[in-house]
Amino acid sequence: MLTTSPNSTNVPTIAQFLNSGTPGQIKIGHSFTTTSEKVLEPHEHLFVAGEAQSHVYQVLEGVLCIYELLPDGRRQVVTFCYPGDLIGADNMARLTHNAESLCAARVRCIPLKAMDRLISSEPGFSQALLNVLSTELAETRDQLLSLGRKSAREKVATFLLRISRRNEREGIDATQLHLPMTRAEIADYLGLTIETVSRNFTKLKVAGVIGLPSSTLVQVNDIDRLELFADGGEHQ
Amino acid sequence: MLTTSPNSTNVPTIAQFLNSGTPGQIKIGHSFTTTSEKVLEPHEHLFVAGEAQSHVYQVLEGVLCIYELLPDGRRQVVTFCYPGDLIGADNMARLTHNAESLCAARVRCIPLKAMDRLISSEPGFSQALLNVLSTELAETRDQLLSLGRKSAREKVATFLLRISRRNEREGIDATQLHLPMTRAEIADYLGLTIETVSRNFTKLKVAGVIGLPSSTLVQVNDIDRLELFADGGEHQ
DNA sequence: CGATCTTTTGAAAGCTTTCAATCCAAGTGG
DNA sequence: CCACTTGGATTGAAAGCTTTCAAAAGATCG
Repeated sequence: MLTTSPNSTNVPTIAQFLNSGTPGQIKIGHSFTTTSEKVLEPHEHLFVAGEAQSHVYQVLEGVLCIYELLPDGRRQVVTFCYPGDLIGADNMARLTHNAESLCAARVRCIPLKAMDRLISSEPGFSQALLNVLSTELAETRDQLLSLGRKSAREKVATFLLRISRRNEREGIDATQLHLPMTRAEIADYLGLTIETVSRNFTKLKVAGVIGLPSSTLVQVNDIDRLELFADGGEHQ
Repeated sequence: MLTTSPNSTNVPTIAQFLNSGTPGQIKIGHSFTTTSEKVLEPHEHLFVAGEAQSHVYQVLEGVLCIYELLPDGRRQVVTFCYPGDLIGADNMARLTHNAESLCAARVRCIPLKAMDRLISSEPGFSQALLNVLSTELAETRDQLLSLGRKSAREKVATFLLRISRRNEREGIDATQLHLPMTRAEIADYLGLTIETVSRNFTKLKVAGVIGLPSSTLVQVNDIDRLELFADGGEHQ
């Protein structure tokens, strides 16, 4: 699997395994395991730091964020999780991470025992998991570059670009970006304050790169220039 | 494996698999695969962004860094790799990442085909790999918190604390920290400039938390206060 | 339509960077 | 053995970008 790209077709994806039974079931070997679903209100926690891990979750609907806290309350959003994404596949992190829904959401709860059985009895499942973790690691490292070396405007542009590309992958219009998160959540993701995030949305709007029909809807007018802004090619 | 902690003993570690044969060999099933070694000069590249991936590497001696670049040359060091660490186990990242030795180093080169065979024929190998990636992901997310939400002094304190803890795990004196990297490399890791890194080493020294016998040797005088500094408990 | 929460905008403060100079350690050659 | 060179580290002062503090503008909901 190490030789295959994430989009390669000869290794099944996690989704294919998890959707191998009828809805609410996972086929493991020749038997089926029933999985439960959990409905989350907006801003409800799926788990908080320090809890023993009982399940791995798959987002079915809505968007969640994973975040870390400092003792004094400063917060860093580590990633946003969209439908299809797996939460908790990285078993190590449970001591320090929290998971919270941004909006009404629904997740499938997969008991750890089922994960273990999938790993040991479904050939290819652990490869699929390795692919998931590899991709997450690469994206997280990319975010390190944003947080460590980019200006506020570059961070915001990079953030929008990432959403646009996700849309593209999902076959959704890559120029109409719906933001399910507040400015505060974007700020905590980008290592900025609410005000700086807002100011830089405005800057991109004034520059004509984006439009802001509403605060949660971004219209990308010029994706090439947005890319320039994202890594500093366009100065101001 | 998802239920086991990284230190659990019922899942072999990657190292145990890779050292299963005589030196220079890896036992895969009932056969052996010969692995080569590569010696690196200080500041020699193991690979650069865009190269096709041919091997996974295991650090045997010395320290390397993985880094990413922006088009204008700004650099973000993503991680430092010490003996025992695996480089390239995350197959996705090879397009954007570079690996460079900080000092004279030696790595074992494991062909991707051997990795694939290990994954498919050695039960537990992919679990061990999942553990490695999980740990890396957790550490990288922790670094996100540093880069996004910590002040320069907190970043430097966190950095030193991390090295101290690594020493502890390795059974080395946790109060004598040898830094194999320059201030520039630390700066690129922490998202700061050389000068800011230097100033904050000095601040910690003046505060009595550390001593600096030389620029590459840190004496930790008070690890509890260093921890306070690391997450903002001690203001100044 | 008032109440509340989020977003936006403004001005001053603060922290890190930038620019510059000095210091220091190590290696070289006279 | 010591002056000289060189690259890294440290320190200083000014500039710059983001934050903080504050207020106004919008949006949502009963």
